[in-house]
Amino acid sequence: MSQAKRTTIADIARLAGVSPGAVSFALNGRPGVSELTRRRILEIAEEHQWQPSSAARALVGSRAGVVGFAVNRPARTLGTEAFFTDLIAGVQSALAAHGMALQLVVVSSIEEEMATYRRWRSSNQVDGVIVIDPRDDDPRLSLLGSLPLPAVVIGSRASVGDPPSIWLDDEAAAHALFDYLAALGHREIAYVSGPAEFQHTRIRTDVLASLARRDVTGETLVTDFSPAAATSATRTLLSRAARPTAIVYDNDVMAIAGLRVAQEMGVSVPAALSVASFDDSVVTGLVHPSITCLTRDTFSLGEQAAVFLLEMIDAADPLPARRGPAPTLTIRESTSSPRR
Amino acid sequence: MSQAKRTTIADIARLAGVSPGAVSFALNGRPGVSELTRRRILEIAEEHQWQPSSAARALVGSRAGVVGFAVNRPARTLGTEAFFTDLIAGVQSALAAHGMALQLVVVSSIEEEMATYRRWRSSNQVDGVIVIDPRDDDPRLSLLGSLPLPAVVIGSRASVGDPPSIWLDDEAAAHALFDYLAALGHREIAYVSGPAEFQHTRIRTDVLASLARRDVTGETLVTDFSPAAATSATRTLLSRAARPTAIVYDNDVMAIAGLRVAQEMGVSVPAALSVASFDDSVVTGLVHPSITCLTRDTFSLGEQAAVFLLEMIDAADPLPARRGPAPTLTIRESTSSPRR
DNA sequence: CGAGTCAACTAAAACGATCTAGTACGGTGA
DNA sequence: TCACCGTACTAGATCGTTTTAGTTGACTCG
Repeated sequence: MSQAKRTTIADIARLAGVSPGAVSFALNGRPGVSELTRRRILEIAEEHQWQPSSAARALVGSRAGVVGFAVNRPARTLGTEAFFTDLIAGVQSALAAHGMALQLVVVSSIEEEMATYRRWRSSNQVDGVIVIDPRDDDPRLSLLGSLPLPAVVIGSRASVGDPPSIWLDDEAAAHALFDYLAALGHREIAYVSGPAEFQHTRIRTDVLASLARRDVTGETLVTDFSPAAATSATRTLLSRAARPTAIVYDNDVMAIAGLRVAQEMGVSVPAALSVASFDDSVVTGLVHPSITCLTRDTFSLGEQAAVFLLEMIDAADPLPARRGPAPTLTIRESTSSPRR
Repeated sequence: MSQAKRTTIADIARLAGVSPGAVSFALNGRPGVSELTRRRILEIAEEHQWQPSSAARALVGSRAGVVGFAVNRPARTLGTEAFFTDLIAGVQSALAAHGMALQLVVVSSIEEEMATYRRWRSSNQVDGVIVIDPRDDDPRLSLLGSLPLPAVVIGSRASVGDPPSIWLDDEAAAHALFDYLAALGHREIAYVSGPAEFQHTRIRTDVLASLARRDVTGETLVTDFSPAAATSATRTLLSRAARPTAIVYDNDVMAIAGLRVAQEMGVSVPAALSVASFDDSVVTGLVHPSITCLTRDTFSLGEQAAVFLLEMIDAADPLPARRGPAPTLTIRESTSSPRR
């Protein structure tokens, strides 16, 4: 019925007629055994389906085989953020290819997040961590900079003293979208953003403001990312005498909510109003009209972050920041020149 | 700079003037120490912020503090399934409340999934697992039945010999939706389903077929859950001379894709066609027209599954199957009586 | 008063790997 | 022949916890 006892290094040592230490050397490709014995040991290990015990490894302070991801977002919203879920999927995919696992924990404050990192570090539970949503003067980053725990930050710009980052050029991306709308002839553009403490929100706001020199009036409405907030922001905008001719939303769900408001109020999209989103997802291409989006390959961003982290774990020295996949503009039905 | 050495049970034992064993007893609420010493030990542990080393615990064969979740779905689609992501969020939320972590791994076959369970079991990496998508004669379930590894199955019906399940009454749910459409007057209903090997797909197909006695003609079109497949299935259905007056989709994304096809083909929803989905998500309420859905509180399903699993881990004996949150029918704009 | 019981502890093994210090042995050069 | 070196190993400590088998000492009971 029950499984036989697990095969340990000691078993293999006995079978091969060597000491456990020698087996460990052989299995880890370390010098200290002859090529001949190494092969013999490897063969026996293979034959008896030896699997390393990650608990034992973690205990003695070497690899845990796990990458940690502490997410500081309300658990309820985790599922609705396309960015987040795609990211996890991508991370997973790269980790799985290297036989590593992902430890996911939801925390509810920055303090808790930092406590998690400390705990992980001190008990050797994870080999490295992935950090998202960097802020200005982020205490998490200083902590991770001092803790000997490999970390990759997924952010908006190359970091300097902090742990290395995979960064998306949010400024270029914001320009791609806003410049396109300006080129179409829009002169009044509204931006329905997320909370202001996120770097990417600030960058986008700044880029929009900078369009003033092209005679574009930009306005930012801050929300909490929720569809309800997007709905009410859109109602406000469309109720004005002087409506904007284009509204850009921070994510796909808000854009869809905004689109609905326009339809309810009889504002035809794209004839009377162009709509666009900074986040793509399956549904943006399926709604009617489909929504112009900045398409970021979040899945491969996750993959790249994971690969980067694995390299850092191996390297031990800090590696230089790396640029993530470039976002591209996906033009769909929801944008056009404003009617005169 | 770097953190001091971690506080171990031995440190506390020294400070309290007792042996490490006694500290272990005290910390785990086991008999063997007086109430007085227990309190003293607890106090010292608290003061020095002792944290158990999960590696050491896992090594000696007790709790790992981790719950495993092996997902056998293509990583790319993970992020797009609202069901899946909501479920994870719910599981996470309940686990976090108990200080447990979630280990998530993506596998690509049933064999790999089973190998993962064996590995987890033999190296004590997880304390229990959550299993989704049960099939008929599922080898995973027999494996988990024989492996001493607590498991909770999230499925369509109460299981018998297999590991206990949290089950959703899919039959009642399917009736709720199909009966409602029949009551509205629909006599030709199409069901765009997922792959036939899933239990819930089978159950829904059967329920629809059973409506024949109410003069309802039901037809099932099998897809792979992808929006593209839903698009083409819908085109086929709407191109017929005798169209169905209602189409029900297995999930939210497919329903949105179907809705778009109807709009493209000039079939007005709900006047000429009613549309409904077996899966709800944020967007179904935001698109125009909003889509009638069977709303299942997937988040709390995840929570309940996690709580159930934690109880099983504590109990060690198998517990009876448990009924999950009841799905409710959310009527929105996309359904109405068929026009004559 | 002695045997027996019980509570409250201790000592030490166990888990499975890694890693350091040491040893045996063959070969080399003087 | 001896000192010396490098290679290929071994022995044993180590990580932090749990757990089993004792060992005390106080108390009870006949």
